[in-house]
Amino acid sequence: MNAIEPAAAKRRTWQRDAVRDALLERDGFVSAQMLHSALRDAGSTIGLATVYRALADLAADGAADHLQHDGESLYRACGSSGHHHHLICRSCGRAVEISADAVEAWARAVAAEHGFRDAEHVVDVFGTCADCARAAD
Amino acid sequence: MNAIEPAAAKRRTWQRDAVRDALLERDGFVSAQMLHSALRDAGSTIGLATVYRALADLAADGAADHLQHDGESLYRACGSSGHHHHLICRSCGRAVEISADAVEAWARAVAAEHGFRDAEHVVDVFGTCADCARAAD
DNA sequence: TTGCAATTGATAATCAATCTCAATAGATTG
DNA sequence: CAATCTATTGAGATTGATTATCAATTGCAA
Repeated sequence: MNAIEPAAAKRRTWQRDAVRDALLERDGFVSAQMLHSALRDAGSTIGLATVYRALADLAADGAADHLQHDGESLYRACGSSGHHHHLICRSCGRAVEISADAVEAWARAVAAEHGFRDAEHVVDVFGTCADCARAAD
Repeated sequence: MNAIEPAAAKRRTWQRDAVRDALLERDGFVSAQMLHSALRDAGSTIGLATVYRALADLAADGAADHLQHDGESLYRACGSSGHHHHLICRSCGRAVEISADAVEAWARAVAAEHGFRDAEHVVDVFGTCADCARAAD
């Protein structure tokens, strides 16, 4: 009856579960390719396209964070469900969730000041974490 | 004598000038591909690889801003030379340069707090500018 | 169990970006 | 001005990530 929302009947498959689980096992951002080869190495026969689809769905459902760096999309299981940002190690991919109300307010204010609507913001900090910095010396 | 800095003797070519000029003519972010086809349409015989190289050089010299969105690199002639961020219209690409010392300080503090070194940050706000919002109604 | 549409996955296609390398053309020197 | 040296160019090949295709598979509801 509802032509606008076709109910989006999502089916549960072991593939989707595998992707979600694999994502939960890590505490840093990973690319679809990395996740795919990790799953393959673990014996799974899951296809690459399926990993891409599953990750896109998780991100759309808010169950995963998504960001782009250096030409590739990175995903991470989303811990705190609210809006937040990340401090990411450029070497090992480990990420720390950070929230900053001040930044949110600033972004909103700047957009409003210039007459922009529906503002979204991209705020991420990349650096080298203490462990990786030590390892590099 | 300086083995670290080989003087980087940059030559001046009409191609580099063309890219710089084309970039200056716009007031929003453009991709290398867009700039290349615009130049071609205007009669230039410049090659795509050259546009990529010129843009990378401009960005490295601080003469252009660079950001990534939706899998492609976007460039813009840089007005103010210092570090700053952008408020970008997702519809027409127009960009407003914004600077916020508070955000810089916050990013530095967050990185330091978690033991991260060499922090860089990505801070951009996307929205729909007043003109585009009006046009969409 | 049956039927059907959502899902999968191997592979082809796409798209941005980079690399290769021979030809070209700034800059410098005589 | 001419010769020389080498950075730069550009057409096309290549890489790498992501998406599209489509026949075979498989949840799931009746």
